[in-house]
Amino acid sequence: MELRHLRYFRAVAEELHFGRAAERLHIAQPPLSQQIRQLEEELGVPLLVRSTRRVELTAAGAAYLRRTVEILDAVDAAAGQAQRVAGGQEGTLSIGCVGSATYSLLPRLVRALREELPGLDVSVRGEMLAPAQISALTAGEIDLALLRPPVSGSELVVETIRRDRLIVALPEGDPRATSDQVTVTDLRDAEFIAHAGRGRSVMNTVLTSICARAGFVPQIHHEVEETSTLVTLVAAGLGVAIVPEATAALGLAGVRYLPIAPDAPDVELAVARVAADPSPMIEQVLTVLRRVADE
Amino acid sequence: MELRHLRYFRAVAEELHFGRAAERLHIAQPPLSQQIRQLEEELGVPLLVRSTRRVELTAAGAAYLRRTVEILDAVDAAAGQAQRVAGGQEGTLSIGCVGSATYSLLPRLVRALREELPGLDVSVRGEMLAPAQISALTAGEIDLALLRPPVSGSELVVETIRRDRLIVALPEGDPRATSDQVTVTDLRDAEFIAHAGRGRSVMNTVLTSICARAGFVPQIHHEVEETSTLVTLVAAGLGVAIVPEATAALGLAGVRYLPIAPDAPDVELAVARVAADPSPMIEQVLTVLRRVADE
DNA sequence: TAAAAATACTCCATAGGTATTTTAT
DNA sequence: ATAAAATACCTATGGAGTATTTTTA
Repeated sequence: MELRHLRYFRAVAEELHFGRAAERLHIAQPPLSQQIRQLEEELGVPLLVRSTRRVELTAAGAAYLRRTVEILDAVDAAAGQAQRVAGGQEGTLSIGCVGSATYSLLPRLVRALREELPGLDVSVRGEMLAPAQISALTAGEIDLALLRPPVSGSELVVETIRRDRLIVALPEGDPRATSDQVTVTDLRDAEFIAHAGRGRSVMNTVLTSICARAGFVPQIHHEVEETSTLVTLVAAGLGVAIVPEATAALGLAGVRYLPIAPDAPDVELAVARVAADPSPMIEQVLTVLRRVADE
Repeated sequence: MELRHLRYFRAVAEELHFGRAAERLHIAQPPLSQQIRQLEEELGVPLLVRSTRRVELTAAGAAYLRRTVEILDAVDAAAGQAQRVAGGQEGTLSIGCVGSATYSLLPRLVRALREELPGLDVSVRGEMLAPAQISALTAGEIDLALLRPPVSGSELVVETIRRDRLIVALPEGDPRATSDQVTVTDLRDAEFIAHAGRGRSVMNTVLTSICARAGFVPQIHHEVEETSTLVTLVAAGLGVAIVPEATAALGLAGVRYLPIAPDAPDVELAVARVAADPSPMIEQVLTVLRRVADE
């Protein structure tokens, strides 16, 4: 069976007249009769009752006509959708995001995308560590990764979209929390809460290097996987943490955020994607992302 | 575009390999390449990215594949449905029903059909007068009509399925309501409530002829369109009515039903259908109807 | 008898096959 | 060097056209 059979059947069923249907289809009447007969034979079901004076649908023909119209419409709709996807007016995109941007950049990005690219179906996965995002990228599970460089792994296109100054998160009871800024040296004897897995989390590596520059090794008392947990532990008074400024969006009771002085260190936030991404939507998403990242 | 293109695209998209897809389709590889190219040209969209070592779907291709699978499934489903409709395992049927059977036979029929013919999608229209049913039948708005003979109009197949004895509906305060039966002569001075439109409602005609046989002309004080209204008026004490026994299913407070003695008159209930009904389901529905009518 | 669908046949467009070339790894 | 897709060309199936017959209201 071919779409031709369905198109022809639709014409005959709607005209209830082989001659007019043939005219509408720009073919002669005999081949139309033949094709309809072929269709009926293949289905094993009479769709039309013909006499020389009248053509009528059988019950099966009426049911088949409904489906036929649906199918022909679906064929057109599929072509339209493919064209829109190819043109970047429609698409699906999955975005991974590192913990510290999950509660500030990510919601703003999603809101902006929903408004500006209504044809886009975004799904997001927050609180992903950089290595997890990189493997998700290569596995095709996500299309864009928001993470902290450096990014190892070839075939990825990485673009820095923002620098986040680092700040200190302190429990409200901490003596250092009375000041309005702290130096790294102030934290020499502090109990740190840090992201887990030295080397796996970029923030963990950054913490070590900042402290090293001030001449000490941070005492890490708790390690966590997620930024939300990290802030919760600080709020609970279990220690202090150095976090990107964006994390302050998680404004838990019991936590004070203080700038680091002088020359506050910072970390980059980058967007990574596979070099050959099939989604034509991605360029438009990147444009929105770059703007939102600057705000 | 033809279904061939969709079938071929599906094979290639699923195999991600032209050679294997061609094998699966039992055709050679070159014509497969050609048909896919044709499809892409017609859509104006590349669906696949080919290299000699790898075939991949574009985003548009992935979207189109989803639709393609849906369409091909819909084509099969449509064929299956047409076959079931032709075989009488599935179908839609609209049944019209005269007022006096609307509250007794019709609900039992619908319940039985739902149980025994689960593939049937019944819709019912109760409280239809015979002439309205006949024109609805010829117009194809209903497939079966439950009405009181005689049925004028050719091309209809009419079959009596039951005789209903006539009974009298009286307001509870009526002096005749104390007895446990009435004669027609008892009603000589009664105020009657009858169905509207002499000639249009068969029950109206029957009332006149019954009274004529007893030697009087009934005094019709109110005329109603619907049986439910008729019984309501009796309940309100506005008069008496002669109704088929089945109407007693409408057991309103304030109404008493009494048999007519001696030789209670009766009326037929018939099912009518157009001679050339396209629905293969109809015979099975009639079988259920005949049984339910006897209960 | 007249309108319309079916049948008979003819033709050619194109789907599909075979042989070969191109290309990317 | 090799696997695989594209290209070139040929064949033949079958879709569509023309002429005619059949059917029924």
